[in-house]
Amino acid sequence: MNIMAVRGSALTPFSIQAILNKKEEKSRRLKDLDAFFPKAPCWKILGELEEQEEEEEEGSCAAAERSRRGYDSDSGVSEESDSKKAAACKSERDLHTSDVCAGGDTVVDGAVHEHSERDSTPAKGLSDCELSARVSDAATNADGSCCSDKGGAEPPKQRKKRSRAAFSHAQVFELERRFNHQRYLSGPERADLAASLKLTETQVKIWFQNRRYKTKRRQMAADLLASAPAAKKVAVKVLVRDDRRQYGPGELLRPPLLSVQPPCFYPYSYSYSYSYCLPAWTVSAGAADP
DNA sequence: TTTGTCAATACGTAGT
DNA sequence: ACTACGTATTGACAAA
Repeated sequence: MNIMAVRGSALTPFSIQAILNKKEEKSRRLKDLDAFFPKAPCWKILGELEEQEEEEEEGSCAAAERSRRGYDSDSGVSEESDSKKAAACKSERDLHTSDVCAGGDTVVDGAVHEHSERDSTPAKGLSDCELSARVSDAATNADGSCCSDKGGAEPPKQRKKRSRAAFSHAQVFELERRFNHQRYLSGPERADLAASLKLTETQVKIWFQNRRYKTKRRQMAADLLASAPAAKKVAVKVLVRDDRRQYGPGELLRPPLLSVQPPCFYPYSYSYSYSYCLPAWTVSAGAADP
């Protein structure tokens, strides 16, 4: 439920209706942004993966988990059902594999095992990292250090290679823009944003999660510097909006114009000082990462 | 039990 | 090679 939408009868930028109204506009804007930021989008690889995926049977564990991990961004299947499927598949798979192989990379793992058994040539249409993952997985399987033993003494915790999606500039731009408005997204908001950005809800969720943590870390570091005994004059970034100063770094934790604003959406009773509904702002001169 | 959070960390990638 | 950054994973915790 969108609290912002509930609180006021007025149409907020993130009310359901507003979201619905803006959905098409967002898609158009995203295309425009991609024109400006022609970084190779991650879904190029995903598309190739999906092509390959179509050759495989639908509803497989691998497909479900791939979807959970963002390889099935255009799928109409809800993430919840997929994650449940994936979880079920995982538990089923865990009967056959060690915990070392559990976790986010299990899809690739599953694919690795299937392909390494079925195929003698590397699968085409895979990114370098996935190919390397397959190669390394094959190697680890060869020496028996992973996924080989059922029960008994497990090898020391060994992480596996994973693929790392690189979000396009347009996607990051939209995520940042949204983050500047809201630091917490409700389920529907997240789903909408994910759909408009062609990401999975999980990716959006994790992005916001990491973004909040990053902001907090930087703020703490800034506070640490500010409270250093040997205070010296340094140039500071000042947040501005509409060409007017709003607040500087020292005021960031309690921006006066926001102090009465509760978190846009936060389902729990946490009260973190940085969970404000920030208005759109930009950083002056050199702005860098907010 | 499920789902979401923070916090820490692992790991891939790009820049130097 | 080293470093910084971004994304993913993991674990503990809380709420529904």
